Amino acid sequence: MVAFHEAVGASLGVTAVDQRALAVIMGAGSVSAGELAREIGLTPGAVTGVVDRLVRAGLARREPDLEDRRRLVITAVPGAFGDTFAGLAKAMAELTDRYTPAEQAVIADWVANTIGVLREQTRILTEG
Amino acid sequence: MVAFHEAVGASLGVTAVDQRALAVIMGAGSVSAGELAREIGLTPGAVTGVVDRLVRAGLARREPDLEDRRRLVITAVPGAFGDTFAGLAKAMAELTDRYTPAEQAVIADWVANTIGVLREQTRILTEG
DNA sequence: CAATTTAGTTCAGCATACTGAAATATCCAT
DNA sequence: ATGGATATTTCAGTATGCTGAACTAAATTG
Repeated sequence: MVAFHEAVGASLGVTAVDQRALAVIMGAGSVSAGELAREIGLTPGAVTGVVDRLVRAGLARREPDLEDRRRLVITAVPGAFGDTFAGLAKAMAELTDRYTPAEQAVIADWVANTIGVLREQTRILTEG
Repeated sequence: MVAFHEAVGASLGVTAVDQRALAVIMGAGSVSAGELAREIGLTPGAVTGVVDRLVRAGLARREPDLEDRRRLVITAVPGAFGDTFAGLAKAMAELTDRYTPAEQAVIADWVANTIGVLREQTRILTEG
């Protein structure tokens, strides 16, 4: 999985950090540069570069915030992520089809729990 | 998962590439520096740095090859990996226990297949 | 046993991305 | 209105890790 992400990054010209930033953006719908900086643990200066690379790769958009014109609204470009991961999505869909609905439910449950475990363990490593 | 690996790397002072190298070493049992270079796609010069960092982190050992004294035998330090991932291993074991043996079989099958899909997609991205 | 090949390290040069600080623009409180 | 706070960018300095080439040591070939 890590190797796959590195390959994606290399082919798009974005770093691992950039991809995590994109995940944050997609998870939140949209974020400001400052929020993104706090979320991924970088300085505001570095976030400019992160967003630059995501925009250059066609994965994100930088738009002015109409309510607070100091801010940016950073959003993911709909579909761009899907295009990049189209091969993976297709292969995974085919894989999913091989399982019964009951089995799919078990797998989905396990995946959700595993994500929780990884989040928690990451937190422990990072903070403690 | 990518975030977790980055956190592990940061706490041990090794890069993502180093961790992939360690996976190669553990998978093969032991490798020479040249084999490692080919496997992870780096020049021999860069591999010296990779192995330096893994050794410094206590994750790998560099030993002379008794049969060909130009070569190195690079091995993983037994247990070092386990120690680092002990928290994750424990949490994942607890998670696994929540499922019946039949469910565990389904999950294991899915995980194995998913690894295959990721390998294949990584190959496509890297080569094609 | 000399010449060539192979394994790994070292080192200079280069590219990349981060930090911290200064600059700019905008908002908000008085 | 005006002064201070906030959001983002820019830029110089720094750190890191890679490549490619030169170097050392050891194996292999003729």
